[in-house]
Amino acid sequence: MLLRSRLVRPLLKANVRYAAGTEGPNNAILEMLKINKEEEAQSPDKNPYKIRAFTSAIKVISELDHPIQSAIEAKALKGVGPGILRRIQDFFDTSGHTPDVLDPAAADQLKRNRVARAELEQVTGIGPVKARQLVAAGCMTIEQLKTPPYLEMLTTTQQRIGVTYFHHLGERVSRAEAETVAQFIRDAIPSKYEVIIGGSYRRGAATSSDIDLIILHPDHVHVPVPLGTPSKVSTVSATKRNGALPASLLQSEVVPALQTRGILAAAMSSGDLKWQGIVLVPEPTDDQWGERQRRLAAIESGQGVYRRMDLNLVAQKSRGAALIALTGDTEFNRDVRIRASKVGMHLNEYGLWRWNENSEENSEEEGKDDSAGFWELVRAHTEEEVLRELGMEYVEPVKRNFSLVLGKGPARMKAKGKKR
DNA sequence: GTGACATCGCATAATT
DNA sequence: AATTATGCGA
DNA sequence: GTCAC
Repeated sequence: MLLRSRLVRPLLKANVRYAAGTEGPNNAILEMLKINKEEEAQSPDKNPYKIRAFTSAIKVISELDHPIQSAIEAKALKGVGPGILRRIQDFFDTSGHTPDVLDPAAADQLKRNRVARAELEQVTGIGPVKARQLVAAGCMTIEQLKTPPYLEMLTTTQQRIGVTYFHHLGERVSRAEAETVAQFIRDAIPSKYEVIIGGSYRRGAATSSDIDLIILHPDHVHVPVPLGTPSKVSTVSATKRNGALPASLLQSEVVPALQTRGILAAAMSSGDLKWQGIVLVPEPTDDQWGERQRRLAAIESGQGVYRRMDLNLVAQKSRGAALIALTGDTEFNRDVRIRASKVGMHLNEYGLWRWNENSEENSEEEGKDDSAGFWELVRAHTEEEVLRELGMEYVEPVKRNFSLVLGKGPARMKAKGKKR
């Protein structure tokens, strides 16, 4: 009897007693901040950076695993400054909200939950939100993730694949593996395609977390123009703004060819410009690639070496900008893009853009059209062009490993990227 | 105190 | 059904 | 609104 009840209700109920229908220990505060954020978002003269600041504070507080005891405690978090402090202070004062006090046992449980969340977040597709849900439901290890009822909580294909291939994805990708895959793909698709290995491989790393491929074809010429204005470039994705275009070469030719050849093990996402998923690293046999049937059978049974791979279809015109964006590293990209915005331009993976104001007359003639100008592509074809336009000397890919340099130096601890 | 704040693709959930 | 927001990754 | 300077 006692044994049975323990099996059915494992020890965790005590720590998931946050108010029903909520998911975190600071839900009341978060709701309050979300209202503040929404007010700013609705304001006619809204400050996008202020909205972002609210978002950032909400995020960092939502990741806390315990109730905030005092406004001062929150102030210590990165992203919480005087403004949020004041709001939390007011909230405590006016709402009569009294934070729960933790006893040692509860504190211990919270610590275990924190460890569990960190473990679950190692699975690609599981971030802070999903990890919290899982731990709240009682899932404490990746092993448990593979069993009901937790497996059913993994709703996205990305999460399912992340669990299935977790062991493989923990392995680093060697340069040889990246080269093998890239060469196989070159052999599998028409010779008009050009395949470049980007990412940390191109920066000279001995091993990488994934295989990042840049694919060019003379017939793929689509270069989307940024939406919005310099002060607020829209984040609407290209798929939205493009509406219905003919299926891209990636979807009509590249992906099908690779499927046929039996190296695509699973697709996490697959669009007109980008494919993300798992590749089976093919084994060269003598001077030829092994049997396609053998690979398909291997994928079926989970045998072989699997790695994360990204395919990016890029227009020739965007080659330079795309190489910069897809080579990284993150800190280098941030630095270059900041330089662009400092001189009133916009850099994305499609190119370096300049904003042209419409003249008064133009605006008048357009009638009620309040669009104040248009984006003009300045440079994009080569990395050197783009960097030169920004007043920079060319930087060898191998010298773009800013994260390492800045990581151990003073200041500049801004990186909010993930460990993976 | 003041100037600067990365950008985007895709999948899914939520909302209208 | 269509649009918008969120989550996540890079 | 927050942070680095």
